[in-house]
Amino acid sequence: PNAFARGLGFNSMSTIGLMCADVADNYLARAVSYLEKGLRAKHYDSFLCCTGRDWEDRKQCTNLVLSRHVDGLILIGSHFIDRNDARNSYIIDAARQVPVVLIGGALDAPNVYSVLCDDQDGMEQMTGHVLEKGRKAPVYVYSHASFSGLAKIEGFKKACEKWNIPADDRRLIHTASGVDPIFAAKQALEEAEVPFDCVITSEDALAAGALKYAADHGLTVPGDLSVTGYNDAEIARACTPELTTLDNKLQALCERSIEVLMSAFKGEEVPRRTVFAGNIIIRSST
Amino acid sequence: PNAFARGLGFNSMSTIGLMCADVADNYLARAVSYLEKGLRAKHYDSFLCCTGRDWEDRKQCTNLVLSRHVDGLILIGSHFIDRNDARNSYIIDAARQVPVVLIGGALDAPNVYSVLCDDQDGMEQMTGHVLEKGRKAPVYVYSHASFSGLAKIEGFKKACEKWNIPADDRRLIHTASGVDPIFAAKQALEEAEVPFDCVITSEDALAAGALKYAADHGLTVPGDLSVTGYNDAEIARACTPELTTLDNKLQALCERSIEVLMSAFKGEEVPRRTVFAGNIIIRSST
DNA sequence: CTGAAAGCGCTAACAA
DNA sequence: TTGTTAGCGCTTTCAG
Repeated sequence: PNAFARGLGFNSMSTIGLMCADVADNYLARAVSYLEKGLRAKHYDSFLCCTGRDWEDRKQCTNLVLSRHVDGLILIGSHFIDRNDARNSYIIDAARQVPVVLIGGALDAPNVYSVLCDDQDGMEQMTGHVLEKGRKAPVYVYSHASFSGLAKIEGFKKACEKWNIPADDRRLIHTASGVDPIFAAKQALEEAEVPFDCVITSEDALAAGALKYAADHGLTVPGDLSVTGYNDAEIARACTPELTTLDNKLQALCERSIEVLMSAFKGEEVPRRTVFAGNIIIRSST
Repeated sequence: PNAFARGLGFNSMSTIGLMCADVADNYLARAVSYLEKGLRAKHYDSFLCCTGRDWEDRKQCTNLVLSRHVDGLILIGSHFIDRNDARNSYIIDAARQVPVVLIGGALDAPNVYSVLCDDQDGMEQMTGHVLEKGRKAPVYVYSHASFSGLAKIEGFKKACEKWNIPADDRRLIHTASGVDPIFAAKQALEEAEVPFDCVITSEDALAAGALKYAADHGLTVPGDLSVTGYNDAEIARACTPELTTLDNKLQALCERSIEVLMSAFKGEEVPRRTVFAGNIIIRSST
């Protein structure tokens, strides 16, 4: 049976477009892995497209995948959502053709379904966990000011406020992006403009960089410095000490995304937004 | 322009099947990332299929992808090649339909092109590097006895022979597979049947496990114990101390694979086998 | 219950 | 040059 002829007749080849910034990123790769497996179990094939982080490229890739007549689109990672609302119209346009599922980000539009983890709450909990132990001078290290990136910053700020840490934007340290995150985090901490006794990060690899910084300066972790990661990637367990991190339920997000998509195909009523709660995993870096 | 109709007419949708055991594996994910990007630059789309490591699944996935009428197949990772030659016939069959490129493994058959790194030589160099520094009791930790896995074992053995280390199969430590490699390596070393002063591994994550073992037993690295990784993955720089490892030129392999595939499409003469040499990266674990 | 034909949307060959 | 048509291979519908 010729797949193209079937495709032509049905106007479908049972294919889902999987888009992410870069599958070399361990977090995104795990998502792709869960999704591909889950989709295959439902007899859908996966079209992979790594878009990079630029808006222009995201948009162009989306149209390219759409031109292949996929049956649905899964956008992995909140960087697909731009702060500038006008720049999200490519997603809304795409949703006019096929259902679009957003993992990790949220956008309210017809035929767009968001499945995400409450990162603001997660980061607030994480920061609280460290401050509760008596730390007084936290810094927050992040690499991307994406949708979830901003939520995490908010969570960090809220926890600081709660623990009477005076607001100070110098506590928010933005690393260089596009380079090795481990190195970038280390470098950014070298150039910090405020003293600090704990480093909260938006991502495990950045936390690994903070451990390097500590080692270089003869600081013990968690004695002199507390460090926290985020995502519970493999690197969190590879580090010494192993990182306290946040499990943001990636597998659940992915499985849910597939269910949402399948329901959308059937024309069933589907919630626009599904939010999971993260889970702190306490290891030995705090 | 309707992609399916074009596909039907041309009997091609400019699509390449990318197969790997699991894209959550950082090494394979990097390869997928390079390949997807490179293929897109040549106006080919990527069909991703994670097969797992079982023979039955590998075979079934290959046929599934083939049934989608891809224009070519790239099999990433030497585990696609079985020691039992009869079990490789699914690749030979696939190559009757479309060109097949093997990354990391090798198989001599019509329309099958192998692009790989000389892992035997790489591992021999790596082991030699450690023995040269005066270590006397090496162990080799590995998780898969795949095509490249066996080559690496050979390299390890050859180096041992050269440095007059008596052959002893107890030096070859096979970890549990299917579980967290960091934990598996640590566990396997706990149960080692011979004393050792250096740990050579087939993969960076296993080396990370060896570092955990050392930390647990109060051994300093590289003072009491030397440890080496393989692949130069992100985890090699996340570890403390950072791992001496082997860069097996993944990007070059991937770029070459694409060139080979494009040449095969054009009907040009293409070398059956392209072998690159790896490159030791000395860091602070040796 | 079996068999023939229309149509899916595009491309390439051929006719005007 | 521009316009028309056959054919790609399957599915579904309708007629026998």
